[in-house]
Amino acid sequence: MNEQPAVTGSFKLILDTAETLIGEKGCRKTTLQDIIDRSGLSKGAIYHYVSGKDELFGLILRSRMESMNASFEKAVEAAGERDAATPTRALAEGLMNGASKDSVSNKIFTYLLAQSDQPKVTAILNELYRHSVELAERWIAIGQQAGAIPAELDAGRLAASFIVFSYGLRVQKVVANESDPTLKMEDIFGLLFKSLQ
Amino acid sequence: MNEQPAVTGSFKLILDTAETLIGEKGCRKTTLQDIIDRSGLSKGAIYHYVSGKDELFGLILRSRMESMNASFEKAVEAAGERDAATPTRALAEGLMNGASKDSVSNKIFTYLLAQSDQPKVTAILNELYRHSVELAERWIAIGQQAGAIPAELDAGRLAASFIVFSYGLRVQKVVANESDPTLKMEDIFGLLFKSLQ
Amino acid sequence: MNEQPAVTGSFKLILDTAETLIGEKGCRKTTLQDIIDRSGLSKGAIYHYVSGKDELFGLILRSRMESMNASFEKAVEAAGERDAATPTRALAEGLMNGASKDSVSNKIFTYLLAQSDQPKVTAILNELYRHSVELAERWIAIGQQAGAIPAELDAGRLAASFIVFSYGLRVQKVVANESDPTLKMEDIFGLLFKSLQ
Amino acid sequence: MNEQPAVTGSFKLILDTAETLIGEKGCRKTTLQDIIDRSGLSKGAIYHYVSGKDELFGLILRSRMESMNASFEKAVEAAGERDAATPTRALAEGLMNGASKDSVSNKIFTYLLAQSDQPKVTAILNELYRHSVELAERWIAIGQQAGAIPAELDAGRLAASFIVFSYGLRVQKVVANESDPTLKMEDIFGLLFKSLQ
DNA sequence: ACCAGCGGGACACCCCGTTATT
DNA sequence: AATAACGGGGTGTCCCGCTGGT
Repeated sequence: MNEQPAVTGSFKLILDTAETLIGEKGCRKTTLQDIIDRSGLSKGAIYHYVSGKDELFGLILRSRMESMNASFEKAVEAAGERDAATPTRALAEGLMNGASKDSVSNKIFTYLLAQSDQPKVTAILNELYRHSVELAERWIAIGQQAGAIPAELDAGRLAASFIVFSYGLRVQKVVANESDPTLKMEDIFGLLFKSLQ
Repeated sequence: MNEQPAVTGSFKLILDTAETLIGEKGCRKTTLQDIIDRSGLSKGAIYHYVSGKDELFGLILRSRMESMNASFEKAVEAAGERDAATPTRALAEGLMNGASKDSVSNKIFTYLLAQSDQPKVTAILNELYRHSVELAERWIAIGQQAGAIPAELDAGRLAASFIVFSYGLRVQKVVANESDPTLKMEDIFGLLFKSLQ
Repeated sequence: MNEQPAVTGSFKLILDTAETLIGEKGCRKTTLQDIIDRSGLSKGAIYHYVSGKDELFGLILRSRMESMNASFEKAVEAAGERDAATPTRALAEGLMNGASKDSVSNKIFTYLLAQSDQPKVTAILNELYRHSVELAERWIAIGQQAGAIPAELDAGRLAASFIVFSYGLRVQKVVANESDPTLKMEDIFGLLFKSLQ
Repeated sequence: MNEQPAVTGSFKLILDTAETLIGEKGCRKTTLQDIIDRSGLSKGAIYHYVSGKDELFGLILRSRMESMNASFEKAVEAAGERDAATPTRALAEGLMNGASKDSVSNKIFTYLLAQSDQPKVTAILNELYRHSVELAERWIAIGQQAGAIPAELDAGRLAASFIVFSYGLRVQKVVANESDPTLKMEDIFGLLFKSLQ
């Protein structure tokens, strides 16, 4: 059932090393040489598994998204039947978490954004985007069944709006410095909720 | 009345050349050598005016923002008294335009985003962010005076929300491919309009 | 009577700024831009007074040598009649002082040494060399008159030997690290004295 | 038995090309581009073997020192038993040869001296210094065994003095022009011989 | 399949010196 | 006397392709 090849051995070492390094010094400053030095592997080994830096980073982002989604989904389902407001809240919280400034995911995301002229990167980003929208749609559907979200709304459009907002927040975390007044959870909630009525 | 120094001569040539090249091949692929070849200037000349590629691109982005703002303001003011809905519509249109996928502004924006680990770039982005928010506040104020936007709303928070949303749209334009169902003008207009009531 | 032009105003500012910077970061790392930034002058101003970085550094070295010599000479003359051994001791001490590792003079000296393929630099160094040998000869002559140095020795050859030694010490200060056992004053004294008998 | 890795192929080509070029145009004027053009290799190849110009030059200097030492040692040993004065003469001749103005070694030496603010260069020079002193000690020991040098002298101090003197001669070769009266072989020989008694 | 190292070339940035101008 | 504009060369870093070994 596993469509992804098992990630083990040297390959996993490469991925983990790169992830650690990105957390330490950012995508740009993480060079292949750094990964080589830290992992003890050679350049040839890396290029045996991935086609280049972009793909390597893309793979890390994808695996992070997947594990993030898995835990999210679990949380939403677990709370689903008991509390009608929870899905919406989980949605909003997920939005904020994903936007965390220092997160490795966000670093990779912004990095790949800048490489989107390369078709390979575009494909990765696109897949990620579609995945996110699908997920949001399922969340919204759960919310609608639970009565927390008006059933007459178009789940697809709403999901797209959510994702757009989450991207916006990611970016804002990067471009706004700490002293700037940041958007509060209530602001987003309010905007979304009003627009939903 | 102009607080910015006049941009003329070689400096303007550098800026314009870079802008054209970015439009043709993107930020990454636009090298200093390209700018040198196309403009006929030398490496020294470029570094006399800007401190590096990042600053150069940042300056282009800023000037584009400013000219966009100027035309906006004019449009909004011209329509202000006659039609209450127009400022909101202008806002929505501006959001869409700024997010246009191939626009040079968007390319530069995503490029700089990926370099935000460098303090210099962070400073540029931060200034740009603050500028944008200020600008949005002024638009909203105009809208409030014209009666199109409820006066009791907090212009600051609203402006921040708009900007976040516009960032999100920018990103979405990059990560979603053409076949994906994108947000329509009506969606944004609706979102804004409803959220303003 | 002053054969050197008075060094005042902007010129002196340039010289002093450069000297300070060399003390702080060394010759190589002291760029013209640093001097420009710190002094507030422009590149043109610097090139109005000196023909380039090398000449600038050469001029600083020369002026430092001159002031060093002046104070030396005074000390030697003052002590000349009273104590027969003093001139020789002053000579040896001067040797050691001139070789002080962090001294700006030594930094400039080694810097210019590396540029000696340029005729202009060679001329500066050569003048400096001749000046040093002359000075040493006069010291030795004083020492011979005072009876501290055997009168039958060739003052010229002896002076050359002294200078060679002082150069060697300068170099040694640079290439030997602190933990290495350094030459003691007595060693040099001993070598020179034995060779003089 | 060789503790140093064998220097062959491209690496040797780089070293030899650089050495030739230094002989032709000096250290400063020998650019990486020159080495690239002459050797037919690329920048990447060069930086694969050495970490930069300084290390490259340092390696050349070291290898020259080593081959110089080898031939020296042979000469000293060969003459050791027959002639008591020969080791001293060999020492003096070595001093003069090493100080030869146009020698590649001297060019590199003065070049590195000027870069001694960089720790990497300091390390190279320091190692070279220690190496030289050790060598001189061994020469002196041989001389003492052969009876040419009084056995009661401290070989360490004497060696340091010799090295300092040889540095001084190197510098003098650079700073004194040809018309200046230079130290003659007899002067040096005399100085050494007298100081040894 | 997995790994290692050599080598190529593009690129950004820095820095010195010259020229036009006032 | 002093400035700003400009030219161009040099270094080091980086990503990646290629060949050969295990």
